[in-house]
Amino acid sequence: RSYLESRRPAGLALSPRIEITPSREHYSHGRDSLQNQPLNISPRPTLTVPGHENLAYREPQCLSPASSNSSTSWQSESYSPWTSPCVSPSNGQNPGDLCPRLQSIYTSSPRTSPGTSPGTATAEDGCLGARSPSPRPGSRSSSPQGKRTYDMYRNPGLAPGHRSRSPSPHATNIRAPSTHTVASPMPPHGFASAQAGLVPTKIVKTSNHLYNLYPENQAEGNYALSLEQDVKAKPAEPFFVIPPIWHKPMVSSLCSIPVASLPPLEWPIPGRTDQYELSIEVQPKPHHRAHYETEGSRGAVKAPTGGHPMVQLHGYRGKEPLGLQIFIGTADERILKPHAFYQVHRITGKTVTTTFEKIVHGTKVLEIPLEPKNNMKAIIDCVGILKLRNADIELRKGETDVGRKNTRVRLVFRVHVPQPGGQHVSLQVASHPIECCKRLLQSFH
DNA sequence: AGAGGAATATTC
DNA sequence: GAATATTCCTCT
Repeated sequence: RSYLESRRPAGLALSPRIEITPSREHYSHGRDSLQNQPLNISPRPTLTVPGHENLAYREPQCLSPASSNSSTSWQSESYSPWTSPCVSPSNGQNPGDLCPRLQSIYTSSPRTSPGTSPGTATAEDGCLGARSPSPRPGSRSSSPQGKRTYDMYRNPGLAPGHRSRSPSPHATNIRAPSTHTVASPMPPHGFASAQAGLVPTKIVKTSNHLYNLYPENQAEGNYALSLEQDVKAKPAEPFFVIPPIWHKPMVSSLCSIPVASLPPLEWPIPGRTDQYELSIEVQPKPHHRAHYETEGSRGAVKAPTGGHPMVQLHGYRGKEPLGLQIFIGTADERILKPHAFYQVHRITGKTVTTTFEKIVHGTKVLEIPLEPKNNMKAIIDCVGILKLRNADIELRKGETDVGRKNTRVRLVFRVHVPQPGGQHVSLQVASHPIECCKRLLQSFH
């Protein structure tokens, strides 16, 4: 206080202001002079915020390994020039950096526009590895910080004892554009003609109209026919062909296809073609209690028999294992899309040890092997379900769904089967709906 | 980690 | 006040 008193005119309001605190996480890389400043002086210097409209709607917090990623990018919307110098703690150490940055540019999803902004998408769309777990909140008695209201989001000062959150490594001065424009022509087939290092400064946001452009009944046909190859896409048995465009191997993924070349997760994809069929041989139980970030895992989705769901690819004659991708989809009457309020959560220590995680346009996707030696069967024993807070998701830019009473999900499985020409056929199936609400689950018992 | 359930917070 | 959401506690 004495420090402040000595440096401001008497009577100047104290708040709101930004307090600068040292953080090993943020400054350990010695990128700038901040590290050399006497950060440990006490009391710490604070900065008064001029025109203090609170842009931040979300309390800063550390990210959990479970759901973290989507939230990482949100930070860019509430950017502050003060956070800008605090960049890139993850540079060179985030496993996501191992992955190609080719994706995410052309296929922004309707609900993840922040995540698809050029400043954030590349790191978000990557492979996940170890992340520092979020600190367990204090006990209920010690702090009312547990639940946050909208007011608290709008005014974090109302949230007592709130944790400090890592500034996004992408919180640069590049503000996430509120309206996206095209930086490069959309390829005729709708895929990225992505080249390594080609990152447009702006991106196209077409997905709000995605379903208009590709109505459910015609999507497959349009998609396939739009390819330059002579694809005879029969409406009754459409299939997807992935053009052979990639420049780097996907080292951390079973699937060697860069995400940018894969159909967006919200696109309808058939479960079978003439040649192949991806089928759910054992459906998951119709209910599963999802866990929150603040909780421990609640285990893997199980089958009614006590075992686990099982998925099999029929018709595959290749010798190479394929990657079966899994994400959490909606279960309402609308077209299937990634569920905004739930994410897959990888359960460790299960029989499926070679599981990969990556983020595709803000949706976490698990990938497990489909191996010929197992008859292309995959036991799905590593899939848990994480519940994201409604308030967090509903405040995301572009999100229109409400979380309340929106508690049914489906497991969605995808596989991309390589074709002789370097192309791929994509197949997708979704499970029966799964009720994830704890309260509703009780009626099952 | 994986459950089950109580307690507390928010929203309708 | 009821319904729903989220956090917390406890045990294995």
